[in-house]
Amino acid sequence: MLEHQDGPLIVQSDMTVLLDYEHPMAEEARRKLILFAELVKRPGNWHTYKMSSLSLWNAASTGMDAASIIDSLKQYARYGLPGVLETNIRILMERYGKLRLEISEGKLLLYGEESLLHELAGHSVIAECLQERINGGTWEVSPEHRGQLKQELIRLGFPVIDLAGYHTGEALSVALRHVTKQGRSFMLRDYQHQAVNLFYKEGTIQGGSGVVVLPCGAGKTIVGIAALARLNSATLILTSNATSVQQWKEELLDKTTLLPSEVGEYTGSSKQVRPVTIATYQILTHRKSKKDSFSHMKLFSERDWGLIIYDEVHLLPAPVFRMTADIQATRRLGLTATLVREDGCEEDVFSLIGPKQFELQWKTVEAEGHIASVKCTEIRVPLDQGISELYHSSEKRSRARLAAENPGKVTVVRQLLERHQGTPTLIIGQYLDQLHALADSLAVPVITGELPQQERQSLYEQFKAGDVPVLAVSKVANFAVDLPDAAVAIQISGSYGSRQEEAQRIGRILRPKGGLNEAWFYTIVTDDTSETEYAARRQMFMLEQGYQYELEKR
DNA sequence: CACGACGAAA
DNA sequence: AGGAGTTCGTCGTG
Repeated sequence: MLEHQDGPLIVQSDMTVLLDYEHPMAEEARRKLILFAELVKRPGNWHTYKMSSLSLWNAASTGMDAASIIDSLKQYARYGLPGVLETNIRILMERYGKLRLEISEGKLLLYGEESLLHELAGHSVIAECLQERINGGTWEVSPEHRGQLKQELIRLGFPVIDLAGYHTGEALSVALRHVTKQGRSFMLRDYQHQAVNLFYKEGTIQGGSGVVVLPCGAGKTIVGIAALARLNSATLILTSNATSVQQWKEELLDKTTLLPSEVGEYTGSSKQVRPVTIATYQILTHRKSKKDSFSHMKLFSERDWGLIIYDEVHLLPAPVFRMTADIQATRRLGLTATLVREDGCEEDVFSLIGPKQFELQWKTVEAEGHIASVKCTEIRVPLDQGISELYHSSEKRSRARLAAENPGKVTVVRQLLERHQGTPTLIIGQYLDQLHALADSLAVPVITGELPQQERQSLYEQFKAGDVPVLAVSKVANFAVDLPDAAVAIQISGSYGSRQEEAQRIGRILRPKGGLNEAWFYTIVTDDTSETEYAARRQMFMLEQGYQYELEKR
């Protein structure tokens, strides 16, 4: 492999990699890097990536090996690789595949090297899951502990390849339509087809559980529906909110041969359990009080599901993980646009739902024209003298709010609205006071949680029709699936350092536009305050996806 | 019974 | 660490 003395990467022994973003080869290096490392910091033009056991195992699960990772690093490393790092990568990558779960003669067996198994069995949590030592390299596992075992082993640093297979579940005859109910012709896109194939892994026992990562608007629902049609079995679909439940149902009826009587909604208002059932995470985790049990979890066993689809798997709540640990013999498909969680439960997604099976970079979908190309800009606004003094004399928590609600942001918003006059624009903010004040001074309607659904709908309609060109929205924008698409989004404040929120808000303007297929995202941040740090953290996921934020100062 | 309002939960 | 939002279930009203 060719080595460049002046490459864009500085590779350090603590598993971090610095990427010089100004370097001419930065882009191609980044494309390689994101396959096995995660962006953690971005001070100036140096982006800090970090390899973790999880980022390496996700890479391993999609077929990479230690050699190809080391080659990629060597190819772009400015000063070569520290020897200890090479060894670390090899050790971690070799761990993927050292332990296997398989079924033999009706018994669930854990295979591995004798010394390793001996050591692991010494941990009480592991011992609990193991039944009997068959021989040095084989232990019998109690089937009900299949999930817990995988979860505990990954915590100890040893991922398990689960080849124990799945039960088929109740049969259900379903096919994709070539012409939808609405009369449009319908075909899976290449990447959707590929995603289903990689999830299912025809002819092997390895497929059948894992996560598919596709950007907003790239048709995750279609991937789920195609998986369902491939498996032809009763399916439970879990998703984040009621609107999304309806959308799944509409898509299922529109694009498959399923009959309305075969698709059920399991929500607060209706509790249908049908061959295909769609439920919210909320109802599964709902309890009257803290000491009650999760009575709706019985939905998992109410029917013989052959497939469970976890939509928005990055939002999956902890109690559902616990249930999922118990149903490891059921096929599981996780869908998400951002596999980052803000609660650090990525390991549980990996061990209980499954490893990442397919990921499409946002920029790839953009290049194919399926989503708009977004120009991101961070605009720094100074804090007025008076407020600045107040800021410096305040407690840390009131500071964040002072910076976020900087009245100087209004002028910038006004300028941006002029710049993009005639283009549908969303103004998105975190604080109701701020939104109302801004909307008043700009004479723009506001949508917050207080506004009744009917009035929201009516504003959405007017926005779609172009009668209302600018709409101010609160955090409802994070959840509302039916919020119309826009071409410009102006973020005036957001919740701390949430990478997901940033991605979601940008997702609002991704739907393909005619013509140049362009969209604009502006994030307005108060200069010289902690808000700049939060803004930087928020941008991490988008930067990882290859987006760049231009910086404007006022 | 259909609905809207309200409090609790995560 | 905190603000805002959603959902579920219950209870009251027409």
